[in-house]
Amino acid sequence: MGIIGVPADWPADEEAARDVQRRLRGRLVLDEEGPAPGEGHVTGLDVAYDDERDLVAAAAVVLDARTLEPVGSATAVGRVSFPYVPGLLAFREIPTVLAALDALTVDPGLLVCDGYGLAHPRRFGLAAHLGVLTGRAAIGVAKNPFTFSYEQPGPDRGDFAPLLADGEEVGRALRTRGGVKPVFVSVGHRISLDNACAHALALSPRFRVPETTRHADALCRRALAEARAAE
DNA sequence: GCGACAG
DNA sequence: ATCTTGTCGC
Repeated sequence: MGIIGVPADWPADEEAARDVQRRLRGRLVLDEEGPAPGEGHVTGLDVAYDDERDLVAAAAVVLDARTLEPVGSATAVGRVSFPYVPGLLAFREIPTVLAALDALTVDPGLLVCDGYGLAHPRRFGLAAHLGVLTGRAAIGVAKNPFTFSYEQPGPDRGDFAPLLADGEEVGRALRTRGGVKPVFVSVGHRISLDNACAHALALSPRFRVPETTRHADALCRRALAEARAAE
């Protein structure tokens, strides 16, 4: 498989990208409960970069939601399609992530993204964007609070505190391990916030970061290293 | 106006 | 994200 290119109609600048977000946001579905935790498949998505060589590698790893064992995976390597701009992260990752998703031979089930969904300046982060483009249920689990502030959740696993924006709960700081910094969960598409948090917790029985993200992270790094070696 | 800011 | 070894601890 070769290196995928940047779509011809890709936004040329930040203003065009923000317009795309505002337009796609109208297709978000936010009144569904979403898939039940522990059933079917969950797919972790992540990317690794080599800005020097203008490469981005994406991985999609499908887990059995009950056992958390991998049942399928795929990778794709592409050209970097956008600079990193806070609030426009999706444009950097999406073409290559979609290529990896397309290469899967099993049903992805719920998409678990490394970043935010509705917790975003225009309520349209990576997980929401990917959800709309694929039509699938999607959540975002981020390791950093982005621009949002939050009250410290309680100390135990499962404790959480809201991420607020304009008095609205756009996500949650969720403790997946007792006494360890929380992760930041938000809805992407076709799922409720309660259910998104239930999934995040079910996917993190042992470590702070969900198993989906850990698998995808390891795989995209491997794919990037191979792409480098291939020149 | 300036800095901060998911990955 | 990325530059990066060993090391402390469960």
